[in-house]
Amino acid sequence: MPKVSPVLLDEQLCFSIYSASKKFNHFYQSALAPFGLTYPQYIAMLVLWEDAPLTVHQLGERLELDSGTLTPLLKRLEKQGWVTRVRSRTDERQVLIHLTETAEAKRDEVYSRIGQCQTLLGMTDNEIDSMMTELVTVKDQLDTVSHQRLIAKEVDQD
Amino acid sequence: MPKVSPVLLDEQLCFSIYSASKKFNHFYQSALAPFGLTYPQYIAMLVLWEDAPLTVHQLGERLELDSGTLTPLLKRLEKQGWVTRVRSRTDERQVLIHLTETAEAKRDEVYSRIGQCQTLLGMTDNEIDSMMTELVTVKDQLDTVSHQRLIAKEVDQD
DNA sequence: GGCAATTTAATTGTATACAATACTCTTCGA
DNA sequence: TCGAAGAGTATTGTATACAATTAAATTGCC
Repeated sequence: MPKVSPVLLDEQLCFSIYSASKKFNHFYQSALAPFGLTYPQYIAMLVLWEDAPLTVHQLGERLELDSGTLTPLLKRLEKQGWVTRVRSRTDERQVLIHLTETAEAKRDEVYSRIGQCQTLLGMTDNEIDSMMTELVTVKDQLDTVSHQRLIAKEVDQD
Repeated sequence: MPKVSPVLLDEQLCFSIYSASKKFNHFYQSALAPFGLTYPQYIAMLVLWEDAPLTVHQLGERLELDSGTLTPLLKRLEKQGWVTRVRSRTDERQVLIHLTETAEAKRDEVYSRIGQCQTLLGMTDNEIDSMMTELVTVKDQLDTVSHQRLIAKEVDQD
């Protein structure tokens, strides 16, 4: 083993992001407590408010979640009266997620609550845009290298 | 309800961070597959390589995780031979997490693998520093407003 | 038309997360 | 020193995540 540098937790970008992600979840989850929505349920509702009805697969593409996560999540949203899950007639494999009238009716209340959260965060649109742009770069790079990783293994000894 | 702006998923910083966090987890988890470490197990090992032995509480402070998460995680690390869990003699409430010799021996291999991952990511130290600084600002703000949220509720109508 | 390959959801199994609770041990004040 | 308060860990219950598998439906290809 050649000389290696120590890896310190506090210098890891991954941990910074992991930690920020958890804090955001708690923040929105408690902001949305009056509606009884968890964070993943909330982002599912965001997509549905934009585009319902959607199939489980389409929703999963937007949220980057698979049916293993979404099926139980959507069953909970259904039980709580936000959505309905109906087999498509034209393609019996698909399940269409529709919004209930209750969900439509509560949309603006949730939008308004989120607007308040964004205000509390106190970031300008420019700051948010710039941060999201950087994050996209990182994510793209992660997608790219995830495919190259096996090659990297072969240059293990440098 | 006053006029509200739509909330679009793709404009949410929280989702960008949530998504990036998941990608980082997968990236490191597959990079560390030869060692059999999950991402949370890996960051726990990072802290222990810096500072072992630590109590569950001390480890939790560094990782921002509680005993509900750490106890089972540490039991798995113990079963896989990375750590030992021993009740402190001076304070029977505490459990000290020690590294095994195997863990000490594998440290540099893991450090090296992570070094390769950082190289693959292709970011300069400055880029990483700057991004982490921005993230600290966001996290601090989230910590601050999490305490003020109840007050915010009272200015609901603006 | 008939069947293999593909697509879509659901299921299973493992591993986080975290709130809430329980339990044990320690500390601290009367 | 005795008991209440507090600290540290484990447990319980709920909700994600995701790999891998299953099952049903559709599509393609002959």
